[in-house]
Amino acid sequence: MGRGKIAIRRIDNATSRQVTFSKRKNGLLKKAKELGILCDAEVGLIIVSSTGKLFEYSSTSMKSVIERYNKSKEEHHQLHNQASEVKFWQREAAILRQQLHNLEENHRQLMGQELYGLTAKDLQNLESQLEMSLRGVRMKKDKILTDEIQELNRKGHLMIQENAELYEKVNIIRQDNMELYKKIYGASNLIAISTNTQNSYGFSITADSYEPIHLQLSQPQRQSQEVTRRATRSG
Amino acid sequence: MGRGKIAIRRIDNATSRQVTFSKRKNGLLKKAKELGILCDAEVGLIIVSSTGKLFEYSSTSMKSVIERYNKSKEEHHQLHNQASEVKFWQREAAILRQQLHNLEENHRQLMGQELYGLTAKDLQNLESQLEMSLRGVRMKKDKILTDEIQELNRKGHLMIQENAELYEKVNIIRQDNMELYKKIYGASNLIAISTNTQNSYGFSITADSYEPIHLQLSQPQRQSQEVTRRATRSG
DNA sequence: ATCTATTAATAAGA
DNA sequence: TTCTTATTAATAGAT
Repeated sequence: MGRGKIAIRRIDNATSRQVTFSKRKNGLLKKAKELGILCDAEVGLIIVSSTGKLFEYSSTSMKSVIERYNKSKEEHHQLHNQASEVKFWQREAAILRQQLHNLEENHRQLMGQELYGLTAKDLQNLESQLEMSLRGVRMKKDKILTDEIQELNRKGHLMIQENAELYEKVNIIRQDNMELYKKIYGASNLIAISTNTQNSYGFSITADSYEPIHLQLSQPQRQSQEVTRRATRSG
Repeated sequence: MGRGKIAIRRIDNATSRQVTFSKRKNGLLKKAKELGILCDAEVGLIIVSSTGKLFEYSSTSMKSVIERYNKSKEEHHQLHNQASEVKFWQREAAILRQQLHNLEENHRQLMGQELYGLTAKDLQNLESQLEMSLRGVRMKKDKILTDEIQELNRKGHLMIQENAELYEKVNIIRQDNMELYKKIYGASNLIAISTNTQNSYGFSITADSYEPIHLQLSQPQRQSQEVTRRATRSG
């Protein structure tokens, strides 16, 4: 009863599941109220969301509904005696253990183990399921890798820009230096000295040109290498 | 949602009230189930009809839902003061529930669902696991199919043999028949009669030759068809 | 119970 | 969460 029909199985998408929970919870509470009113019935409804949030409705009081339930089940008096309380939790543990066991078996089959006793049809279904899972996982993995590559490219471009800006700054300092040398030693010695100057940045600055660092990213996939060469302006 | 709409107030007519109770009770139980399944929620529903009849639904067990309700309402402080055996089993149940939860999560990932939050490395491992599982499942499936084919071939050969033996027997009977006809009618009428004889086995026997049934197995895979033709010996 | 005309619930999309 | 709207589901009334 919506834009399309949905199969009654756990909704995979967490957001959809939450939205559907909210809607259907309200619907269920409403219908529980209506049943109580229309038909003069005693109704108790407890809903615990997957996030542990509790919702409830009771036509009278939850306590009285539960008491009535327990009385009807003739187990109320026993629950408050310790021995049966222990029994209750033992049973609870047994049920959970059984569920765990079942799930483990299922799990092992998904892991390709313990395939004894399965028919060709069962195995066909299992194979289809695994193929579907594999497609999903690969899709997700590809997306992550693609995103990572994009992010690396973005960072790479930023570094190239930063690099370029640093070179401009170096250029300016170099010009300043040249001016200072000119003032101290005069124009005659200028060329010989500046040609061999090593600056504190660890790369040499020559009079007419210098090589920028070649930026190259290490990337998980083949990728067009980003190499920038900036023409050096003479001082 | 019916032929007309009704006000949400106690239905006066007792029969209508009973009928509506029955219908809506089913609807409510169904929707409670759906909510539990669709949204992974814990649901407990108790309905007591005006005649005192009890109906219930719980996604896990009513006791556990009520326990959870009570715990959530913090009306069960006293229960925590009880003997340590109860505490032990409660812890046991909690641990099992946690294990179940973990396994469920793992299981869903193996099913290719809920891959959010996994790294490329995680997904790579998952993919390898699924590939391995798939190989195992396919191997097992192929073995089953191969075995089935072998078994069918074996049966087929047995049938071919049996067929051959039956033809031999038929041949012998046919020869006996010919002898009898010869004794009764003399050699002059022999050819004309035996040419058109229909025996009780449902296939005709002619004087000089007859066609054996062509044995052909229906098999799950394409397979060289086993067809046997035996040269018929003249009587 | 079963059948349908009608209303109600709700899935999907903003 | 809340609104809208196209569709499906529930069910009121009748048989």
